[in-house]
Amino acid sequence: MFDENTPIYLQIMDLIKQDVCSGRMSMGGKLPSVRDKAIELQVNPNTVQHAYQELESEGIVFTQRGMGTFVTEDEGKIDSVRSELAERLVRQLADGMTGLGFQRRQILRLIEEYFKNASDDVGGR
Amino acid sequence: MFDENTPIYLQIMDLIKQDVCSGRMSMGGKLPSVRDKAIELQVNPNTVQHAYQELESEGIVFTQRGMGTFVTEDEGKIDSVRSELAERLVRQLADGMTGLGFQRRQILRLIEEYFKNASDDVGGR
DNA sequence: CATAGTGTACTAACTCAATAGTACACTATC
DNA sequence: GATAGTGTACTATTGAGTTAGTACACTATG
Repeated sequence: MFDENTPIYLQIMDLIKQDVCSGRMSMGGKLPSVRDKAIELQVNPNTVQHAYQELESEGIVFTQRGMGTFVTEDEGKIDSVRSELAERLVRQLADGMTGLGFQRRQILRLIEEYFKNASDDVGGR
Repeated sequence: MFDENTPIYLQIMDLIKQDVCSGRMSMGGKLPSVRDKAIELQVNPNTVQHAYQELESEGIVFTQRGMGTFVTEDEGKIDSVRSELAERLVRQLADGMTGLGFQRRQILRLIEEYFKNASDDVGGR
């Protein structure tokens, strides 16, 4: 389930950021409890707590003792998180592919191909 | 220099794979000694050795005791490594961006923009 | 008030990555 | 033969991440 070469708590943070940025988790919405999320992800509660705490220190969620953890209502914050993650993904791809010796046209073509195959798998257009 | 959230030896492996796949390091060519590479990367020799050993177990390099470590001369091997790395990069981008809620057109546009800005930085066309 | 669900704190143990330092075996070259 | 450069092996230490288990404080609800 998780990439074994990067800390799990960081991967959990990314998953939640994706849920927030994509709208799958709404602004002000309640996150699963630390214990429930741990069961869902097959992981130790402490690891989830670590992720939640880091997310709070980044201002993406906030907690109310005894009640739970909630998604921030600061839309600007969410926008900036989305930009950061997208930036990182694009940079990783561009730098990595360039390092491998691919040309820009090839890179774009490979991505289009990937999408094409992905839609076949799902039965899309 | 290195991403602090993934093992350094894995990142060194990727750097060398890129050098091999891009042709910056030629087939059969000699890699820097463990000690020299450690100095170049500002890292402990043991860490470089770890990377070299893993690369050898993957068949990307081979060693001759007392002489050094050399790039494989198996071109098919190099081709498959290039494919694996490219696959991984494209999948990471596509899955990550999709998870963030981006549409395919947006993704391709963002990459083109990134390249455009990159060429501005280098003064390219 | 009692209870259940929540975040939070703490200790302990284990593994892996990385560093430091030393030493040995092999090869090529002078 | 001596030397320098190479891979290799080994021990020891440090730190981070993860798990396990327990316990406490707060909130809402009955």
